[in-house]
Amino acid sequence: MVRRTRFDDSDCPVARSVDAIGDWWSLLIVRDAFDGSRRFGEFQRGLGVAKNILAARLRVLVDGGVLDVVPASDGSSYHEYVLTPKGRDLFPVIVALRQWGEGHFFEPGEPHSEMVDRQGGRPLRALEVRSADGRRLDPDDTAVVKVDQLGTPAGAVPE
Amino acid sequence: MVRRTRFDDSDCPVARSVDAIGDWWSLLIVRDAFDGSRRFGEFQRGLGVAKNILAARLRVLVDGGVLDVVPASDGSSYHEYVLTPKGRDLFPVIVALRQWGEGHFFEPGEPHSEMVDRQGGRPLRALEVRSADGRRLDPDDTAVVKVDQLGTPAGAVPE
DNA sequence: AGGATTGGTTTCAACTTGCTACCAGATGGA
DNA sequence: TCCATCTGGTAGCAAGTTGAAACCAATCCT
Repeated sequence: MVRRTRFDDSDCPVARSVDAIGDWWSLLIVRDAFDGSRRFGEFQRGLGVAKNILAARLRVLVDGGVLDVVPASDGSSYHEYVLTPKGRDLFPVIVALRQWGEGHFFEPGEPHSEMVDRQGGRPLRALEVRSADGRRLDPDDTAVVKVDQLGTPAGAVPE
Repeated sequence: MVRRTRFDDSDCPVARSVDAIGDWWSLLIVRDAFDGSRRFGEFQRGLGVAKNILAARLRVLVDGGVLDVVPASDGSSYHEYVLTPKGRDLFPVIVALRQWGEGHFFEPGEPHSEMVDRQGGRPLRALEVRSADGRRLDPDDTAVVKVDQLGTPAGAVPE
């Protein structure tokens, strides 16, 4: 086998997510979808991606239940790609990547795009990982366990 | 040019993040690093990745400032890979992907790994995107603007 | 009707991926 | 000390993927 490795049967949800998205283009397509892009041409212009690549990625995202194909909203006989609820659930992923990038890849004053609260226009609060009872958690405060059947953790797992 | 497209000069932090991580293997390496892997062999066994691929990805992550090479903690003359502060800042990204995967890719009762609060062992609270003043935000409550110089948004941007 | 726009597919060369084999240095046991 | 093993890689190669450009069909505009 020389095909790119798949992770769709992994026990780890991170691996399955990564596998379902497919590649980075797909994530940028989702980013643009959150930002209002709906038409093939909009995605193509926004991303500068070759059309064959875009067509393939859109197909993967539609097959994966992230995007849905719906009749165009302008009355034409074309169609549009809109996020499904599953796709909209990627919102924290996009926000997390955005905040990481803002924090580490731009010089002070360097132009960049920023996500803001529509009501007031202020930047978002940084994402916080919290326990069920609301304490802020650092990586060291967490562990990964294997859940075998009915929600009863079976102990630490090397993943 | 037939080389894989780079995004490292994009205005969008999401694109730069995506570019810096490199590929999915890299993100799974980071996941394992959060989970305690430090040695080449640990990553290799944990991921089942070919050694040349792993070596290349580790190099990218080290060059990108996500991992650091340090002397082995067991006194041997080997070395270990540990997350830098920048790498640790990827924690919300991993958590976001994990929660998305948990929510959409496992049947009820299907075995999977789960991240829990070390103190008490309960699953984490779902990540929440919030405004600066603490309101929960949906995708529709946000907009992406272009910041040109000194923190003054210049209006909505098609990205 | 004629031209432009939309939304793709096809082709093909270059590049990347991943398996296997190989290798060099460090370690450990007899 | 000598040899086997472990660790951490590199080299070579086949197959798969990527992406630029060309092409194409259906739709829309006038």
